[in-house]
Amino acid sequence: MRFTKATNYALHTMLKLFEASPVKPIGVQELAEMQGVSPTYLSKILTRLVKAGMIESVSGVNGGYRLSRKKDDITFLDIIHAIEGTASLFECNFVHGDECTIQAVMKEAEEKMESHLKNTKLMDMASKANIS
Amino acid sequence: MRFTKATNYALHTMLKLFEASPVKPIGVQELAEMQGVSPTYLSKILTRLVKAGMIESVSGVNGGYRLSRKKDDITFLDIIHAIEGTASLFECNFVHGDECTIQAVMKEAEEKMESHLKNTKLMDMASKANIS
DNA sequence: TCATTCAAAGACTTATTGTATCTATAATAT
DNA sequence: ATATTATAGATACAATAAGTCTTTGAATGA
Repeated sequence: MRFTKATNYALHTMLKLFEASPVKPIGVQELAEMQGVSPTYLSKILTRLVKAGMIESVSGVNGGYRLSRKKDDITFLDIIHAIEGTASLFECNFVHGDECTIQAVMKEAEEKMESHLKNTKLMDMASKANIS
Repeated sequence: MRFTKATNYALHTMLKLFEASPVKPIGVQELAEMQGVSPTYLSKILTRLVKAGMIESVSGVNGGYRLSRKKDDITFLDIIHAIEGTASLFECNFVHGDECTIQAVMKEAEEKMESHLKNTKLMDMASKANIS
């Protein structure tokens, strides 16, 4: 159980986009090269962020990606959920009489983590950011 | 990124062992049947718990598994680490100038979850347990 | 001692997911 | 129109999850 590399790419890309001009988009080529991954693969990841409404894409010459308007509210959890999905990290398959107490504990633990990720915004990173 | 089923098996087995007699071991057959999984597979999982020092195995007739002495100190995190390993959930591969601020946030989040899992002991479950 | 009962260990499947790449298509600015 | 760029789909490969089968070896009871 580990976060996927795609999440790493997504987080770093978002941070880069946050620091960049809110007007002129950045091409996926540049974003991909920066992280040592193929443009088409990164594009596929970023498309999920587009669908989640966090960024928007611009086709054609001088196209690329830029943050959407609500940039100051984007949290780590938003990004992670867009890439990894929102399913629970732990799922008890057994049929217990009532609720599974083990699952309850696991869920609480997960919520602690999510709470921290929800309280940390992209904006909080921007000052001390260091992507290169 | 999800916890494996093996972790689910391990947690439920541990809870069952906690509730059982501290003297007479329970055979893997019974433990496996209870959870609808093959004995050899469950055995493989339990061997990791043995090596982690949480339970002990008894060979031969009337053998099986039982909790080790320090049963009251066993935490959820102990069990999970024995099965899933102790590696960080998030690893930034890039070569940043200094520390990766994104990874720092992820690590903090992970620690919140682990903290909760470390503070919850098997013992805390026993009263309200419900495994069948 | 000998057969039986049990866990341990390793080799081996099979399915699923992660991690990509390549090609073709659609959109856009010049 | 044409060059440039994102999108989508097909495909490939690797790693991990999930589990079975078989052999080995230890303990016990008769």
